[in-house]
Amino acid sequence: MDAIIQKIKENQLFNGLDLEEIEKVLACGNAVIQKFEDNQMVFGKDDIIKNVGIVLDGEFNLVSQKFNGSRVIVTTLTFNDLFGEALIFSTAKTSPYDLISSGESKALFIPKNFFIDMCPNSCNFHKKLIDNMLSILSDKIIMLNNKMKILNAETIKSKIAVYFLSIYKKTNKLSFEMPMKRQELSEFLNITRPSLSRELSNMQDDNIIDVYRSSVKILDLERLYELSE
Amino acid sequence: MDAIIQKIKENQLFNGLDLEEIEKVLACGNAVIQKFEDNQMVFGKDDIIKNVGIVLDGEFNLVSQKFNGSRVIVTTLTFNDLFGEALIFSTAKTSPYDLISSGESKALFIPKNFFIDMCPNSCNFHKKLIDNMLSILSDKIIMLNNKMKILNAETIKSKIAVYFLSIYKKTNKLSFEMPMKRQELSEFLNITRPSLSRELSNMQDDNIIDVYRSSVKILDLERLYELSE
DNA sequence: TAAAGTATGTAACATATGTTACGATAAATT
DNA sequence: AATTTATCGTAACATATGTTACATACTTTA
Repeated sequence: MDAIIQKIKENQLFNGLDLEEIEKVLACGNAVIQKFEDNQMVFGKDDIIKNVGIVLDGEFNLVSQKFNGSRVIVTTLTFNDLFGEALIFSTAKTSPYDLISSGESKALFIPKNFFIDMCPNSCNFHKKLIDNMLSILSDKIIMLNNKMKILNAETIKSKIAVYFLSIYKKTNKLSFEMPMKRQELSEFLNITRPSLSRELSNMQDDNIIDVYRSSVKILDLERLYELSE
Repeated sequence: MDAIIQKIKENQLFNGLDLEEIEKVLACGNAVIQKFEDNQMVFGKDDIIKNVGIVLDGEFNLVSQKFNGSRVIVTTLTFNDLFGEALIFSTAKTSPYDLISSGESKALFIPKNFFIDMCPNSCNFHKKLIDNMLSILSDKIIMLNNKMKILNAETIKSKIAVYFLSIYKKTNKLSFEMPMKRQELSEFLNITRPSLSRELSNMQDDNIIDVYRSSVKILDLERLYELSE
């Protein structure tokens, strides 16, 4: 168990908790560790979710079952990723997707009750844990709102502008490296790769940005702001 | 104060709390009521948010200040709407928008601390309140995820399909009334009104749906599912 | 009931973006 | 170093969606 605690101590959920407190959380919360073979189902679409999960080893895919039977991976969860954290507290508690292990994997589950029922000696770390959970959910809302801003943008140019500005605002630097390849970025912006390349070229021709591979340099911040609207 | 409590008792934030308990929340939490004239700023872009707000009277507009100085209303908040609930718990606590009163308005503010610092005699209703807050945030995440599904859809037909299916899943009825006019719906789907009308007509020609004004009847559920993917 | 205003459908046209294909460059593998 | 593989840019073309304009139907107000 000590090895597990070492692994997850950096998780946002345990922010501000020392190793001893994390141990208490797992014990007091009746947390369990579960191993999965390749391609095992953790939970299925429409299952009622009663635990928060934390990925310990391997990978899990959130999978959308298409009507024709084909499957599309919505997200891949890796080490220290949480899952189910929004579903357990929501009024509609069922998952819209399947969660399926990819390769031999391991996850930690903390029952919902632990977050809702305070233990009798309402421990201080319990308070921190819930505080962390509030932060995690709120950060997710902020993130989704930003993502919506991109998807709501009217043109490809403005999607790119919103995206680059979000990096600029975070790093405060006009030159940066993109963390995504073209294909990934185009999927993130919900456009096609050639369309993305075309517009990047156009914006470069207009001296708004300078792009080579993953290196980006914002040349005209003002025009980028204009485009982002 | 009793009048206020009567007004807000139906708010999801006070779910499961009786009138007396709500009164304690407001007292123990140092809640304050604030009146606003027309066009007064509640908080500005980049302000640090330290309270959860509840609209009591009138309206407030969440306003995006464009680079050229023009303003766009992101949302209008009305009676019993919450604001700031995600920002106070998030790691980036600053608002991306201005909140501005529209007409004479009134709002109730509950300081963030109340949600984080348990009172010494960690009251039962305090637990419920936090539980409700977890639900509110989680529901918002679910809602945003659904919205993303629509914005991510590749064609207008699939946006419409996703939207109609979301209503069908909620009501379990093949015939229903849409709560939005064409213009509103087209903005919600991030398309133009004539494009929406055109595709609704096409889908009607294909005998998938039957639409007249706000009345919708799903004729071919299976094809609607196919389109939604 | 008439008149005015609003919501909706439709069509012709313009344009942004997707599609497909291919070559060039960079990265990985042998 | 040579070969293979992945990544990326670009161009010609196809198509979905936006634009604009107008007619029709519904709703509200006088």
